[in-house]
Amino acid sequence: MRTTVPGMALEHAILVSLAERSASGYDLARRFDASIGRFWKASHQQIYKVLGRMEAGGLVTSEAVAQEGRPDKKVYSITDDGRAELADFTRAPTGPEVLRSDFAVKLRALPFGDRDALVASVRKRRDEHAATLADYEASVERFYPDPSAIAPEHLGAYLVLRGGLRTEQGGLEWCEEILQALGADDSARRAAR
Amino acid sequence: MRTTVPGMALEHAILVSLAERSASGYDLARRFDASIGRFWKASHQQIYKVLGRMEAGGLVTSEAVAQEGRPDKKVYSITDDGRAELADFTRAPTGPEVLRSDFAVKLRALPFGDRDALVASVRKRRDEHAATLADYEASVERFYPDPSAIAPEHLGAYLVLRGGLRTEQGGLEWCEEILQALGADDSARRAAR
DNA sequence: ATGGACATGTAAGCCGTTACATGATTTG
DNA sequence: CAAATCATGTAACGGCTTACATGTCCAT
Repeated sequence: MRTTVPGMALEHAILVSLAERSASGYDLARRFDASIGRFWKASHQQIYKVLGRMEAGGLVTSEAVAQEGRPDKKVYSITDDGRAELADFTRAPTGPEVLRSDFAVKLRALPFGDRDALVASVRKRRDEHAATLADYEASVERFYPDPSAIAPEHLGAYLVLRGGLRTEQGGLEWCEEILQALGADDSARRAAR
Repeated sequence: MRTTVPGMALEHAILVSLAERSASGYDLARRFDASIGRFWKASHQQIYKVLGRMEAGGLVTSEAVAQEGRPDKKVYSITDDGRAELADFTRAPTGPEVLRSDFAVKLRALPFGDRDALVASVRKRRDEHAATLADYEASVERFYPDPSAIAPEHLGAYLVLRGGLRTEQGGLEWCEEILQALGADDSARRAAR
């Protein structure tokens, strides 16, 4: 059986999105900015290219839709073949996730680099994690106020959001640990005054 | 100023590795399997290609070393230009990390896929996280038995290891949450008997 | 003799980013 | 009148993977 390799899943991410609702390439790009973009990024260029390939492969079909006061759009829908491919995907073993962290490389470069600049990077990253975390928490509050009563069709999306939340929380705590180890946390600053 | 884009950092990962110790391409590939490979993967093919480009750019130099009973090797060392580039890298702002998780796509595909297969995937992933976590914990015990007394030149490596540890811990807990939400955790299985 | 570790590469092709290109409509 | 939003693409380039290619030494 074919193993799912990271980097090949853009098609599957699009299939999931279209299985939830038909959409144009433009719509998909915006969805990838918002909900699915929490764990997957894709530019519109890439999406158009992949959609073309997928249509040729019979996984999706498109229909031109005229609009008033706006350009026409091509609305893509998932086909039965696409649904079958998606089901196959969930059955394929997941390969190991490839980690690629510029941040970790930078940390590792600490003895050869600029310590103050690194501290500034870590602070910025900490703040970004905090902001994203707050955003995710707001989403949970808004969309899943009662986690014990989530409809089965929303469970996957909820669990992904929970994963994002955990990732941000973990990243935030890591940054705080780093700042403390570098003697650059806020308590150290207060003591230095 | 140039922003550090994920996907361009293989050069910097190699520079860090060579700054710590000169090595052949083969050595680097093995290092990437072991220590640095905790947060960065690279194949030997890719490494040879990048080393060639870096040598042309003056970031590294190579010296052929004859060995007895083994093929000759080309040992690469970092140059002053390479060290300057590495320092610049630590000063460059870090771009947002791109998340690409096949696993999250699969989770999100839950309503359109095979639930049992997904549960099996999650269990496998949970076990992998547990194994990697144990490995990292052993490394901490072995190399940093006293975290309050870490030499400054090892601090970056230690903090990266801590990050890996946190990531694995977080991934493990997420898997457990997923299994529980799917009614597939061990307590549910016991209750079902 | 078979396979694994050591050692270094080339070639083909996909994936993805950046830059470029076009054109209408709405908002400030 | 400039900018943002809507809408869809092409072209060039670089990163990375997979497959292919070669050759030695050592252990079983």
